[in-house]
Amino acid sequence: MSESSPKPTVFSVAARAGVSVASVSRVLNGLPASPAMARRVREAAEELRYVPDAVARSLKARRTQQLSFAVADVGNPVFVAMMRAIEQVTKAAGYRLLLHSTGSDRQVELDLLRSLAHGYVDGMILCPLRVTDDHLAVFSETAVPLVVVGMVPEGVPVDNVRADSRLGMRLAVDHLLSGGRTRIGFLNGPPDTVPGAARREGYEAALGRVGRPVDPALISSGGDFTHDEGYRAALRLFERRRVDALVCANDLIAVGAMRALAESGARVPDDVAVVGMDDTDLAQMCFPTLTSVSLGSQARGRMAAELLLGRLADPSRQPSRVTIPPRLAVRESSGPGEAGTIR
Amino acid sequence: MSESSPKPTVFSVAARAGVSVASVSRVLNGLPASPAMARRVREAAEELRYVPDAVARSLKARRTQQLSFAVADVGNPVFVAMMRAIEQVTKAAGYRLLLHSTGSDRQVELDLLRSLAHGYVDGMILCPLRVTDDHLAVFSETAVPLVVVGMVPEGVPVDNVRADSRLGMRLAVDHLLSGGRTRIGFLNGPPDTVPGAARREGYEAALGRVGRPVDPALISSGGDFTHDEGYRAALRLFERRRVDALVCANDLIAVGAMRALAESGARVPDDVAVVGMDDTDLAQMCFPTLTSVSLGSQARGRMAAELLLGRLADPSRQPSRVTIPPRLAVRESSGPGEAGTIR
DNA sequence: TTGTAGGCGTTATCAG
DNA sequence: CTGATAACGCCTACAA
Repeated sequence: MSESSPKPTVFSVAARAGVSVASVSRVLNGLPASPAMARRVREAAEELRYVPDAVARSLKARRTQQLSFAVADVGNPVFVAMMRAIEQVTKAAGYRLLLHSTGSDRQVELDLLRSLAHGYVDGMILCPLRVTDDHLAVFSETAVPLVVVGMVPEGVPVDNVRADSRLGMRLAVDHLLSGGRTRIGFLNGPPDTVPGAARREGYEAALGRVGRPVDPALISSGGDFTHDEGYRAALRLFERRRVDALVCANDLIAVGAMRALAESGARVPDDVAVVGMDDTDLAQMCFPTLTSVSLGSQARGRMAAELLLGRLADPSRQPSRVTIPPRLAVRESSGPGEAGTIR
Repeated sequence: MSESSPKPTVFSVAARAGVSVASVSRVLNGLPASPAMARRVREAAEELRYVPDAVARSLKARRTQQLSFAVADVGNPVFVAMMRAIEQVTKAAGYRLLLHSTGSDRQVELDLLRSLAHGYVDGMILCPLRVTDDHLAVFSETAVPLVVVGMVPEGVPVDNVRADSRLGMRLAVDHLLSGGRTRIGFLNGPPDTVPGAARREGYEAALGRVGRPVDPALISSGGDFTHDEGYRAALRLFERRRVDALVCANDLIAVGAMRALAESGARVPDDVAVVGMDDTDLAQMCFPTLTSVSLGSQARGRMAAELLLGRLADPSRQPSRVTIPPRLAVRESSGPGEAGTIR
């Protein structure tokens, strides 16, 4: 390749400009200096194509200007939406963003949290699908500020952003009830996850609130929050019960369920209304378009990033907990006559 | 909070163990040492909960163990698929992954490439949607190894992974022709992008190859590779021509087109066959399921990561160029009687 | 205003 | 096998 002259440093610039390294640093960082000095330094830096080394600067400053975002599955649309928001906010604040995929593996998450002690980032946003006691223990002794997105038990001193999926389920169920639906099935993801548990509780509470009994046979849980699992969970449910509505733990499951419905000859929304959750792009792209409860993925991402930046600015601040309210987006899949319905 | 004793360093460990910092470093890095020494050091490190500092190590080693992936839009399913693969490969090799979103802005991309001189990563994978002369100039003088995913002109000395979207379009067109379709419309994204231009060429070449004339009125370009633009591009096309098939520049456009078809009363695939490109998850989730040309997003991501790691291991190696072959995934949207069609 | 010198935490070289 | 010491590239008291 080309003859590579050694990478320029403050020393080479200083030598070239005939000044001290201190002056180089000062000029380049905008500290007071005589115009003549400033000019000479700038010229020398220009000629040498000097660029300050980020690692050395980090070592000195004890800050990396890096944050990380750790998530179970990089491909999940909800996380993608959050990531976009986080990327925007952190970039605007001058931070680089690292991405970690944990596969929702408990040990991987714990190791990742502990690895923060290496100091390669200034803070982290974590989205755990399951929160064990080990997690809680580690949360309170992380080496750098941590923001947890998702449910965390009371009293755990960590910045926390959460969705209200219980209320979200209630919005969905109430919407279906007010549309005259009476046999409302529930397609869940893994019930042993934090969101899985919360959504099931929300479903049961929503029915209980209006005095309806909960029929366990109307609930079908899948092994994952995916399209295929939704499809299968729906088929299992149909073997047990006839339904006139389905609430689903997320949009992927809902779309899988709509396929199962189509194959079994049921029309959506005429025979069965369907409501998803997360309000991903998919909801607007599927057919019929999917009524879905937005849990504010973008807002949660933005808020998580802002909390993290806030704590970086003031490390002694009390941990805050923010809940993003859900919002129902009514579309074609949940029957006619509702506000916002298309055609 | 808790009284924070100063962060332990090799010095504190050395003091506690009653040995020199050199010995601490050696033991902790697995270099030869007497068993007694090793034990004392490990105990001291354990007691102090010593963890080596990644930044200091980077400064010394002149490597950050970080790579970055820069992409126009973090939300694009194709990039998400690539990212997953990249994340896997690089993590397995002991690297952390940074994520940059360029918004496909030329200046942002160029600035990002130049910022590599700060040395905050050891290498970068870039997916530019448009490649200008400025890009080419910068490509050959980046401060760290670069892998470009996408078309790059001949002779540019940079590691390069590309899809063959020309051949991909041919697979799509041939498939439709062999299904007896004769009026094949083409819904493109922005024609001034690298993939946009390549797909248009591929469409025209595929028709030309079998002696069919290209009717410009059968081509409709959108302002973006999105669902909404696909929908609109389809409506514009329908105003001009009747078609019995549509090839689309990606899956999002294809799904948008299917909506337009549904609204205009056309049945898929009976009246109009539809083929998408990229073979994203969406293709299996939409209704009817979408025949799509896989451009090997995952494979491209994996290959890009491997090329980068390879160059990191041997910086003097000749730049390689790898083309990932396309593959047609036949599903419901492209008509009956084809291999792989469901039901 | 400018220069000298020390240190951020680590690894590696060189004697002992 | 082990210990003292010099970098890595930068910033910043402190001194001049």
